[in-house]
Amino acid sequence: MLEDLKLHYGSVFEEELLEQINKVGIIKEVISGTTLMGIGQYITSMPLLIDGAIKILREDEEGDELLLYFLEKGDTCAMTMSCCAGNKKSEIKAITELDSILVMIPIEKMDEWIGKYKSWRTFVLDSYHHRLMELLETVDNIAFKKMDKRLLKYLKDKVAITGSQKIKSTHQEIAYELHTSRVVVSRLLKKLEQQGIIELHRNSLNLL
DNA sequence: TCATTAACACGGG
DNA sequence: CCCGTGTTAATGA
Repeated sequence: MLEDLKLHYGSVFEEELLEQINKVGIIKEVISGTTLMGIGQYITSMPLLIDGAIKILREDEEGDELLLYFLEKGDTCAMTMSCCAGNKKSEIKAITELDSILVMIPIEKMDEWIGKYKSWRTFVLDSYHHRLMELLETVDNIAFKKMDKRLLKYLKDKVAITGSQKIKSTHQEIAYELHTSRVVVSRLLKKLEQQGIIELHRNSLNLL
């Protein structure tokens, strides 16, 4: 476990902090599609993502979803950090996109380490900034860009996250995450296929 | 003009 | 057959 930590966080944290994480952190392995956090839940510990990917979604009262951004290895959930600070409920939903490995850090350590380790403080602030920037990008996409651009960005993100050209989703699932209807997704995907950007198959598609 | 909803036909597993 | 997919018609923002 210490080796895994060093592999992904060795360049970020000092030796002493890595050992601390190794001591108090709890390794958690989750398969893809697991809901790690729902809206309204209280946060009990802070996750560091060692391997895999997590998607962060916003959800309305009717259960409609909207994809906010993906977390990759080396990332952490900014929402968790702000919630920890004020012991507030979660405002977002987190679902594993791939099989993932997490290290759960008890929230008491958050504060303690911020005072104790410079690298931790930098990491927390950087993560916060990074997530905020991604959120702004998503807002820009929703507010200023057309659905076809959003769809293409979604496909590219997915390919980048999974490391595979093949995307195993139905049109309905994509429509749900982008918060639109399947008709639109089908039509736009068809257009992308005609432009030679993607290949369509049943239950999957390839980005070229 | 473009998204959404409903409805329907096609076809592959 | 069931379900994902492609298309169309009607309606509304």
